[in-house]
Amino acid sequence: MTIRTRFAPSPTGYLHIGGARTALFSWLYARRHGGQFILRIEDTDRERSTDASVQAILQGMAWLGLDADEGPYYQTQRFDRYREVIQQLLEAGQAYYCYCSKERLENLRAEQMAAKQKPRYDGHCRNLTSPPADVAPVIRFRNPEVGQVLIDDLIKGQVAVDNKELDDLIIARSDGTPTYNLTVVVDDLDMRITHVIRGDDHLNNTPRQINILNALGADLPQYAHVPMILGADGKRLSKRHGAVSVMQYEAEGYLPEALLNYLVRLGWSHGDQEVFSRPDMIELFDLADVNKAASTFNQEKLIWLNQHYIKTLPAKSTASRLGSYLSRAGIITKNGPALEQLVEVQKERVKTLEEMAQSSGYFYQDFASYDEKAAKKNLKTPALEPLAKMREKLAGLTDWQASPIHGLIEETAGELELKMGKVAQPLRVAVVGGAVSPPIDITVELIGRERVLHRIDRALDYIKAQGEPAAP
RNA sequence: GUCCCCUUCGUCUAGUGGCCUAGGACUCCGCCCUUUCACGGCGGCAACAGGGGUUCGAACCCCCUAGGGGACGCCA
Repeated sequence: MTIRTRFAPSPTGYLHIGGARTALFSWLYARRHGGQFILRIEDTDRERSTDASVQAILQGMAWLGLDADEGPYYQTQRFDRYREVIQQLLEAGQAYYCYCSKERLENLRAEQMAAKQKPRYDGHCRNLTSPPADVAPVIRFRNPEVGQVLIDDLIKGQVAVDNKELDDLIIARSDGTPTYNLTVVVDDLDMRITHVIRGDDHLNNTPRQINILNALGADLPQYAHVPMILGADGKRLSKRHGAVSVMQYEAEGYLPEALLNYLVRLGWSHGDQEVFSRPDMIELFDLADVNKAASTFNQEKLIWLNQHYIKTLPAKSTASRLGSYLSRAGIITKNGPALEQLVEVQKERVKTLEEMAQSSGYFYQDFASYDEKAAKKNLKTPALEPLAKMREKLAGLTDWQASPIHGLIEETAGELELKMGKVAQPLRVAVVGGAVSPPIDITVELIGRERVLHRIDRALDYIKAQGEPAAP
């Protein structure tokens, strides 16, 4: 039997971290077993579903590289099929019309809560013989009243729920549209889903769904309920925890490799291994190794992984992603080092692509002003001589490359009997405007002779101006 | 409130009765490397929620308590 898994988000918002992790596990399980991964959009709630959300989810999946073998299917396009199944249940006496008003149901709930009971539908319309004529009814599933449902969950193990804890859930609204618990069951059945992998907030729904499946005489899929991801405050992940949208991480300069790696290690592990390439995950992932407990999202570790991937991924691939961050930072890269070279020299000192873009401006255009602290420390009178000397040597250098440039710095330091830092650091501030940059020789090489000489001149002028007494 | 699920360093986790003086990773701290910032290397702090059992022996099995999460909708 071919394994078929699915991801079934409702399009009421972007793809968030929790959904992405669930999708990842589902996708991995299918890939691991040479099965199929199906994407289904659960948009039966017309009020809240939006096309923008659909697009956002698709975009997020694509960015993470979680490709589907089938779909996206849309539940709103399958209403005929749901109606058919509802009719079937109605005819078999496994579903019935309910005419209770919302007010009655609300009151019922309130009473039950007050009596410290679990709010449940009381079966008022279960055996109705003379229905009111002027009320548009909902349709309820006739849930078994006795016995219990046993779930054999691949992650949680055996879970037993008494049928008396369940009530007759609504499967069709008064406008005739089907509800979640019916549509999932029908879709997972029709789409021949073998493994239902979803968040454990659905564990409570599972017994109801199993009862519907049983009423339909269908075989049960395997269930795997993955634990939730919590925010730093231990509460369920939500907007107030900052970036919860997957695409927000892209905007902030994270690599999909890093986010995927971070996500896969949340609730799953393979011994002490921390770094997993996509092929690694596919090869090693198993639901049996998924934790039962919820885990807390930790930005620090994501950052570490992002830095790791920026460091280790081929510069070429990182470069291809960097362009959009640079242009967003207002940097035009036409007259400057190739992006691949830029990545090569910057990759060990930034945590995100965004940061890389932000700290690379001086390679492409002149900076507006010096970093105050750096200038105060390095651009002062004692720097005049080394800078002037460097300018002269650099102007005459035939082989404009890091290694000979490095030689000139050493030479200058030697001639002036100064430490390397006394030459290199003023030079750095002169050419990049601040105290931080890649190694100065490579930096000078990449910025180019013309710009470097011009910036040294500018620094010399700056120092002289500082040295003069203030005008009266 | 009721039902369901969960509980190892601050965080992610290893651990499936003796290999545990509980291992790794992130964070933090110290040292080394160093022309800056980083990278890297070395070292350190830090946990079995509590209580009862079972057993020669328990982080691992059972029970209770506590704490956390989830569900309880004409949302999914």
